[in-house]
Amino acid sequence: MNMTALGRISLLKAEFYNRDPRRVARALLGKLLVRKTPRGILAGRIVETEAYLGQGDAAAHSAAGKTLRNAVLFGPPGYAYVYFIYGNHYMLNISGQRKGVGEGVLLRGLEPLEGIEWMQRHRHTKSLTELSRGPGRLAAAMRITRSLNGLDLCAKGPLWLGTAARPTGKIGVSVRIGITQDAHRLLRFYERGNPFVSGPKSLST
DNA sequence: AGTGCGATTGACT
DNA sequence: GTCAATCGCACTA
Repeated sequence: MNMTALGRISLLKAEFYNRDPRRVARALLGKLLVRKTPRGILAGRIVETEAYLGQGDAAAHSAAGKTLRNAVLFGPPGYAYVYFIYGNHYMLNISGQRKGVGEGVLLRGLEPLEGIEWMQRHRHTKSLTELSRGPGRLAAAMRITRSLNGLDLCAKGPLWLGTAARPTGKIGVSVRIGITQDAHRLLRFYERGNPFVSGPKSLST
């Protein structure tokens, strides 16, 4: 992929994110995540997502109400909610639905397309398959930290999303990974068989 | 001011 | 397959 091709990709607008997060999570599969850094462009295809609901979902960060940390989830749709966890990892979410409702979608897997050498440096590995498989790795590869929390993703700034680079394969659905509350809900979506989908094999094929 | 724990990863058996 | 590391945040006092 080159700059010309990136230029032709159309930006996902707020309306895309302004609906049920389950629909958004599914629709995000195959979409392009683009990161503009001073060093150059990083980009990849989204292959795994999880939806977190605003009401009745105990696993969502918003479940206990609005706080300083999760405030972005309660804001308008299409904004980056980036948080730090386990003392090591950043995770990228996109705020969903209307203002006042704490919903969002977690990005868990990315198929690298552009800037792979930079991603390898960010991840301190030469491996391709481990580059952006899993939410923490995805964020590290794309150099996403808390400094991007609250960023409007519906403008072509340092981070934005674009229309599909190519059609999406078969979509799988499963329970969400790594949560204890509301663990039975089928709110994880992924492209079946894609090597950049995280989790056990039983949840990736 | 102290406590408990988490939407994970990487190293190791 | 198991398991410890690591620290910001929310909550209690």
